[in-house]
Amino acid sequence: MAPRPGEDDDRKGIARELKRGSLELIVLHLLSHGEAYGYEIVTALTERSNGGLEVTDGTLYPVLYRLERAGFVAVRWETPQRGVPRKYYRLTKSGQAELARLRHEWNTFAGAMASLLRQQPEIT
Amino acid sequence: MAPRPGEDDDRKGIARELKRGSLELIVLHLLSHGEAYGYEIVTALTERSNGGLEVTDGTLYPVLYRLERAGFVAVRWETPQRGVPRKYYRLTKSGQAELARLRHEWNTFAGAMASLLRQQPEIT
DNA sequence: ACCAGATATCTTGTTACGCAAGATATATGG
DNA sequence: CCATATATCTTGCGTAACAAGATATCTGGT
Repeated sequence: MAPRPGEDDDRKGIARELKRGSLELIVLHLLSHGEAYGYEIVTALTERSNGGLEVTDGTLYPVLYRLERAGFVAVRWETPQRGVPRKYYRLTKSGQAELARLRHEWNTFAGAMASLLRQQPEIT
Repeated sequence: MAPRPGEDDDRKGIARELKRGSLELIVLHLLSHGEAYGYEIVTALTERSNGGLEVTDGTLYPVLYRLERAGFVAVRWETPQRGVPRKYYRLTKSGQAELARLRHEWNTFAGAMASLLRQQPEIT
């Protein structure tokens, strides 16, 4: 994928760090409805999250590899008459369980953050 | 600080990764009401977040150092007649600005996650 | 016919950060 | 007098996001 044109790379920000640990949840969620191939996921995330959850292919492919290696997704190659071969991923049974687990962990974490940021920080 | 006794270290989970990038926000938020020292923050987080945002001292001190080095917090040593010397941290002006920025970035990210997880993942 | 660009995958190296583990020092209670 | 609580700091490990580069196929324009 071509790197985004000039746009605003001013802040390398903490967005990169925030994504840590949430990407697997994101990918598993996206696969929970049906199969998809890597490049498709990259473009879908770029378009559908308004830049909030953008991912480069150099980031996504290792994620998919990790998920496959862990048995959470299964793979199918498809080589159409015309076009580049695509590698389709789909959730496995244990992938669905993992999705539920990650979803729960995310909710716990995000809930704790929300709760903390809401209260007046009276440390003492 | 002594490492927690046996308890449940079964899942090293993704909690570690999720904390990435959010710790600075957490600390700046905790300091936004008044000053505090490191050990105090560690125990406060352990008690007040029900394990959701626990942090060890080996994690927190480098965070504080980073924040100090960036000029977001200022430091004051206090050596009471009795007791171990304490290093008190307080927000600076630019620390307040940074807090606002991080808060905004967190809201954007958490919002994008919530939005994504809410929708049916119709990739195509 | 050719070449730029889109489509599609994979790999290597860099960087940053959370954390375990260990070190140090002072006060307190049995 | 010694274990425990309080308080700080440091080193090394593992991991994951990403930039950058490589490769290959198809499409569109001139």
